[in-house]
Amino acid sequence: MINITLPDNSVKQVQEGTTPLDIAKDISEGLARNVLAASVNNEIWDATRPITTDATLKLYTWNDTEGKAAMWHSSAHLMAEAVELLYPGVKFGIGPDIENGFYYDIDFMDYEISEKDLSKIEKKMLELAREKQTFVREDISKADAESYFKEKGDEYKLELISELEDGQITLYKSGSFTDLCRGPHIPNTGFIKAVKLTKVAGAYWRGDENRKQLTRIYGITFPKKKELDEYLVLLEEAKKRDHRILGKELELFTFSQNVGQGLPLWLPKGAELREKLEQFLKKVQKKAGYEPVISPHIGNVNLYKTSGHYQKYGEESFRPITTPVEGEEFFLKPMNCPHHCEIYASRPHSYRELPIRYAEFGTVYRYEQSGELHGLTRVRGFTQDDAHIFCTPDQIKQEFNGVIDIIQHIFSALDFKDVIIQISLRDPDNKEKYIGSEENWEKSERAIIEVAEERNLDAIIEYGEAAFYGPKMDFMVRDAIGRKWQLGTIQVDYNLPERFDLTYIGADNEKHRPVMIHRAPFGSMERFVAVLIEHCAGNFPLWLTPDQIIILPISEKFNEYGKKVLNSLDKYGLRGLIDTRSEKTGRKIRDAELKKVPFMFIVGEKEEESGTVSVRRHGEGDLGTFNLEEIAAKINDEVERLTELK
RNA sequence: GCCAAUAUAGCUCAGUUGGCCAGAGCAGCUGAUUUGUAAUCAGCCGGUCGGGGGUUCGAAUCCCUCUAUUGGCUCCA
Repeated sequence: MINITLPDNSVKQVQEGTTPLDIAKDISEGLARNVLAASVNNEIWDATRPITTDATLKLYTWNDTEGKAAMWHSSAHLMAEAVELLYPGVKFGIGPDIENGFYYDIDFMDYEISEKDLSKIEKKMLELAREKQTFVREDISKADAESYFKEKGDEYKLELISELEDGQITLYKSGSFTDLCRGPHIPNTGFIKAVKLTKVAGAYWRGDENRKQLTRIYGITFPKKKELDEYLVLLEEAKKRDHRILGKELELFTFSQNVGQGLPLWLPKGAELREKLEQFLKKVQKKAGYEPVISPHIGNVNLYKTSGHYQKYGEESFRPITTPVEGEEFFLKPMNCPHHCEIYASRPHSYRELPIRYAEFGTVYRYEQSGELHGLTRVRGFTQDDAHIFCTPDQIKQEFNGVIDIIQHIFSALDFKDVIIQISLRDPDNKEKYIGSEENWEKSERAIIEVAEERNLDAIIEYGEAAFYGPKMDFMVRDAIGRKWQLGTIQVDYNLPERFDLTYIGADNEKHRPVMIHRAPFGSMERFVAVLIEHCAGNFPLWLTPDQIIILPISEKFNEYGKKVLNSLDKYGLRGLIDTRSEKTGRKIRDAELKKVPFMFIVGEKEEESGTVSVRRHGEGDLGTFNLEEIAAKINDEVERLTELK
């Protein structure tokens, strides 16, 4: 007999070899019907795998991420089985579960696969699922595993096996499909009641673009058909928040083939929104001791040779611009830092001046591969809300903290709650990839980690994600369909001050090397606006929205009074527009609602007589009648409340 | 850049297996209407069917190619 400890700390005595599923049955039939996986002594475990020692046991259902993972991982196997039956001879790469579903990378050999083929595979999967195939786990020696896949002719699995240790290799067999797999899996395929294969994509084997590109099929499955339908509705809803769609509807930005791909054109309303954001940050930065600077859009090639960017990115940049007579070479500015270094170097500095903080909304141009461009989030020309802080090594932490204050202020003013903070450090196995001394890297990496700890930031650490010149801390926010985008960033840089030979005179009257901190709280105006649009579904906060108020005269007779009201908005620091069309009020309201204008001022006979406006709030409805001063104060209060420093 | 898909009016989309002047709704313009809290009516304008090449008696429709876009992969100073 063995003792099984359950999450409520109760202990069950069971026969050795009892499975988690048996224990679930013992608790209740209902639970047993829903158990997808388990963990035994914190090791993830098949529900059908016997337990042989005393253990703590957790049971996972569809409501647990572990349960979903087992479901989706098993679905990947099911898809592989279906694919193998439909396309005999294909070879398999890897097929894991992911955040929302699963994928499998498959070498389809001579078969050509497109999205048209997916429904056929889905159908086969459901057919196989109904057979309630069990997943059978088998421990296997490395030699046996190798001979199995050698015979099958699957070189991808062989490569994976070659990296595994003998004694740790398991296979899972379900139906006619056997896969190299660590598990766990759901008890049988019958749990999979609804299947949606979502996309076909190319994916390089092992993520290496020099290796073969396999065909990746993404999919998602559910234990109930209804849940799939709900998921699809959710996706449809999310698509409506897409910044590319809203950007068009709200006339914020556009692209033109004539201008070029990845080069956004800001329309008047988009420009207004962007300007409001810039003003907001400028105000915050002024308070925080930043000084504005301005640098040109191109820089001599030597500038980038000095900075090291030429060596690293020269080949993958927009081609240089040359002067006709002298033959000088210029690059479109891909970042502002070298320019700011030159500004710093324009005169000597005393330690008493530090930290010096140069800020610039600097437009930069980077050659991004065509397939990577994406709306406003990934473009070839964009404006960074850049600043470079030159300080002493002792000031790093304090400055880092100051920047985090700004970033957190912005995120809270815009109600960004689910912010992912990532600290990017060197790849410890590949240190020669980075410019700068071991000692400096050590120091800066430690400084970032300390700041994160002291501020209690819930940060994840990623090794190998650092920039080539220094470690960084990034702030990421998800878009409407869950993709992560980096917004704010703070990067320590010991390298550029070295390369530009920047110095300051210390208290000891000796020259010292300042440290540089790159930082951009928005990241880029383009990407930030994109994420902001998706975050608020186009319903911008009152202080940011291009038009705060739309005046709707009941009929043309009241256009004059409406215009008078419009003109007096300026007096209260409010902005708006008027709808003078010869339309019915219902129509004007509908259009204003669709344009997401926060306030509608409806004016007719009553209002003109009493010098008031009837106020309707977007998404809320009629608020009643106000005189202008009253409602303006109300609106301004709200603006104040939304932007005040916390 | 790679894999897959898409491209028809300013926008959203129809256009059956290739077959007369390529359609609709919205937007725009003109006129009528003078409107009280989510769509007033009528008329008009608007398209080298992404560009180029080919197959065919005939191409929006089939093929090739280029461009752009979308979903991934790789990349992201």
